[in-house]
Amino acid sequence: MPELPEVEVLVRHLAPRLQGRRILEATVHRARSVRPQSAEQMTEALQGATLESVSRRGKYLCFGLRSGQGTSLSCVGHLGMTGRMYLQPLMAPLPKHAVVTWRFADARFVFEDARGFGRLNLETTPIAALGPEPFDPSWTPERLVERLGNSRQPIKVKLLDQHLMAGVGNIYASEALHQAGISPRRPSGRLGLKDAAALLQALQSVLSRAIELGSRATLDFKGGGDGLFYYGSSSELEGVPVVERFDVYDRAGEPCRRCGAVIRRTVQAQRSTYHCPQCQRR
DNA sequence: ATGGCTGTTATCCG
DNA sequence: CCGGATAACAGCCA
Repeated sequence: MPELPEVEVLVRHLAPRLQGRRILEATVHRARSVRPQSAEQMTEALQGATLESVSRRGKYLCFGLRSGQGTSLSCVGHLGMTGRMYLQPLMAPLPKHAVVTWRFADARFVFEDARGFGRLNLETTPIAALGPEPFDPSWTPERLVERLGNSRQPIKVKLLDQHLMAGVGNIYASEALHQAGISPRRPSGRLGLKDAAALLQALQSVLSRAIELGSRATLDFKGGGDGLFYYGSSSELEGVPVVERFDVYDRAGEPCRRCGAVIRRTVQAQRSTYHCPQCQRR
């Protein structure tokens, strides 16, 4: 579930619930998911710390804390493919794949992750080299073309590169290229200013729509459902059927909503790409 | 039930 | 530097 929009919705959910809370006890249940050093170091550092801020950078969640001794700490989390974060009652049983938990006076914060691709870092190095946010006002068609340089990598694959732009993942890369009318196989360096303008516009449109949709939904942060987002099993969000959230993603064999051509699934860099062969010609 | 698929990214190699 | 392949892993679905 976790590309930029899902992380943004989660951060908006967590921030008011975590801010000001003091961690009475931090527990690392899965040491392999914790960086940069030992589980003991993390639990010791976070013990007694107070949450001051929760924000997002790309697909990362950033926790600003103040230790018991008054020094400031930064914690950076990534959900990987299956990570989830939520608060639950103190008495509730821990999930099978708990990674880290923070006990507060009246609730417990849980980071769980079945596949274990997620991480919790006790410093900010993971976000140091990220590219600009998709909504960064400094993005212009000229800048995008410049950053793409003369790369021959297909644009779909390049959009997944977090050094170019932070937060775009497999779903929204396909969705944005479809909206922009650009073939996922186009070499990045061959996009013109017109393509770049359309792509920036499409990225912002697709991402902001997903944030809006997620913000209106009744979220089920503990999961279940189809595993996509935190949308749980509800089949409708404000009248929008869940299956219609995407125009091309996971719609192979179905008709393009714009032109009716059959959506195709291809594989690029070992990941599924979906596109309309009619609207997105090479 | 077995095999193929899944939202990510760090790292290694040529 | 660039780009491709792989590994890390559990669950779901046909």
